[in-house]
Amino acid sequence: MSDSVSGDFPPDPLLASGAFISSAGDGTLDSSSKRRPIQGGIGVSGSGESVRIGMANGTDQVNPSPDSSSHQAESKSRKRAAPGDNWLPPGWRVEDKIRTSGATAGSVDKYYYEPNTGRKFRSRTEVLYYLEHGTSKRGGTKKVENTDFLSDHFEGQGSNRARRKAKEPPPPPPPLDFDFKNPPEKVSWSMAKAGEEAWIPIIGDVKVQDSVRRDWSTAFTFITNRNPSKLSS
DNA sequence: GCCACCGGTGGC
DNA sequence: GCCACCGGTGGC
Repeated sequence: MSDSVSGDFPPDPLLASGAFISSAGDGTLDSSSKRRPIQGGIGVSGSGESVRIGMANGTDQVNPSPDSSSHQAESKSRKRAAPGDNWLPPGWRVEDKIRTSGATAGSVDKYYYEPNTGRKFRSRTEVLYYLEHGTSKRGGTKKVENTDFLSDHFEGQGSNRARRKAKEPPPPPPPLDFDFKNPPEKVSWSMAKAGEEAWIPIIGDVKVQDSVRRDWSTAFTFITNRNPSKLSS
């Protein structure tokens, strides 16, 4: 019963091994008009900051240790739960920020950035919470209403409730509009420019809209986060 | 009011 | 002792 998510999903072509969506809507491409690219407000001149991008199965950045730490990863709640960024959904950026002053200078804080909206999170916990609820935690244990992100009705995205305040006017973030039951049967991917992450999905002869592609990315992110084990093999 | 940063605590 | 997380504060 609790497997409703994985159980309801028919085999999705997007989930086939080797096929994943690279969310090109993030900061890597400056195509996005207004993305705030991490303002280096600290005194150090760009030193001590490394940014990486989470990928599902890319190269060798995942699992740096040659050992086989397949299982026995996370069972408790905190701490050594994530040795690497394996838990990070594709497209998310990780930023290691080194403290430059104070008693804890030299300490490293990790920040996570959501690919579509650029929202910032301070911990893995916050990221997971966001992926589950589609919103940031705020106010604590107060008014916990609506968790209709992808839990119940996928196609009923009629209610476009305004979350948070009104940080971003136009871009519709969490409300996912992806028909899990009727995914496109065939999608062709065309590379716009060689050497760049600009792949354009095409169904038939029609170019898929960027917003749609973004929804795919969101759907993929959600699923991979919910069923990471399914991706193992 | 919002955001970024630092301090301090709790769990391994 | 180390590491990750979260609270709170100061600055903009």
